[in-house]
Amino acid sequence: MIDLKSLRADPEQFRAALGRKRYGSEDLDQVLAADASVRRLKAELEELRAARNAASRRIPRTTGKEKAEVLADMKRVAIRLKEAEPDLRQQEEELRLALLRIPNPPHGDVPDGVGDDANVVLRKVGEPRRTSFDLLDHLDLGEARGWIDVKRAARSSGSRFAYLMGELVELELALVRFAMDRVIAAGFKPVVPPIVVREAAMYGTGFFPADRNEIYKIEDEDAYLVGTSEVSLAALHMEETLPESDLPVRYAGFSTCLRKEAGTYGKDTRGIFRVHQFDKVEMFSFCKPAASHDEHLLILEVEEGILSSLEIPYQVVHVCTGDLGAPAARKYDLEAWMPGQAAFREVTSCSNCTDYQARRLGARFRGKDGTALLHTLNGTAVAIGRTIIALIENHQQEDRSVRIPTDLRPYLGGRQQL
RNA sequence: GGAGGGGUGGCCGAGUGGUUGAAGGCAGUGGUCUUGAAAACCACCGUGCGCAAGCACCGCAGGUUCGAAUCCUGUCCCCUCCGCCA
Repeated sequence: MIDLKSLRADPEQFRAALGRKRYGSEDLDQVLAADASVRRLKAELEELRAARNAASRRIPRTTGKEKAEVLADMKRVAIRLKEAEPDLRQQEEELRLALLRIPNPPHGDVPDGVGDDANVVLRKVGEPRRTSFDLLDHLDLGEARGWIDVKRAARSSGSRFAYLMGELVELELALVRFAMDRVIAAGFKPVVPPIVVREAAMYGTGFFPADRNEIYKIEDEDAYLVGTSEVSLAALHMEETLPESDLPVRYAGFSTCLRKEAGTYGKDTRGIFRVHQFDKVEMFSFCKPAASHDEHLLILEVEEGILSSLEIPYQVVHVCTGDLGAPAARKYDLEAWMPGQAAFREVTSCSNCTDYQARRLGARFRGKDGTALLHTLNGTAVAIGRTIIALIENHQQEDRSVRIPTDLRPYLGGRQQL
């Protein structure tokens, strides 16, 4: 959520910034109008309440005629309050809903653009391998090795599901443990969070209302399945005020992620690149506002370290305004080279959400000069499906075995290949 | 799932429908005293909105009333017992 006071002070700045995010200004206009009318009505009601409070203090000490008069006056005040309060509630609700729709303005240095084609490559690390034989893509290789079964998954569960089997499961567990060790070393506390959350957590993180169509809901309950543990990690400190001395607070969540992938029909349909269910180790930080950019770079560094250790060629991308999503002010993606697609594709991502989620969540810290909103950041340590694709495509050998990168071998009992 | 009990400030804990934003204690901050510390004593000590006056907040949301922490309804959470269960 954006800061209403700042919006009021300088609406044009917000209009321009959100325009860069390809966001129209109708909601801004609605917020400004609703805000003005809420403030007007609120002033009137607060005056009435002040009069009532004053009378309330007097009533017990008055008697007879005077008391009757005050009671009659207050009766009228009560009637006016009773008729106006629902109006105020409704106006405040309209204001709140409009405010919740407004995305976080992008940071000034974020490249302009509509879609991911406008993202800016900051650097490339590693070289795609040249081979004397043809590389199979992850699905052909996975099926040949008995590692991936999407056909039976379609029968049991629908499209965009997969059975991961055999050594690929060992690889998943190794990747999880490997990534966990890395993030623990960077100061993140491991967490296995709930993957079911209330609606409030979805609103708090900014997934609602913007991405509601992406989220699975449990029927007849206030219960939603997270598309990333970011949601439950962020919600860990909702409505809390953390002591400044605890900051930064860093968590690494390991969880299954569930996404409806609505509106992606026909896109990335092959294999396990885009599926409804995958496991992920996710970093999440709560920090002081002044520290959030450094924290962002730290998360990026951890992500790059992991991909480097896995010996996967990648590029770092500065995500453009149109591709940021609602909560992020700045975002970097890591795109791994995927020989099967002959393209760099997103495997991890890290965002600085500034105070946008914190304001919605009510996540603050207490410093010397009182309380203030925290900044929140998130980043992928390892997203299993896509990392597996990158690993088995980049490291496959002519005999269809897969070389295990050195740094990962300790997590696979010292094996050098699968 | 069934039957009970309970949610008050950082913590513990009072609270009769009316100067209660809320007694008291602990913790914390500042001070007096002390060579220093402890103890003792004094003062301060919740959050949000607002320039301010002020308004709101006793899990949350409604309701009754001139007036609600206090009465009513719903809801969330916690505890105990029974059932079920990895």
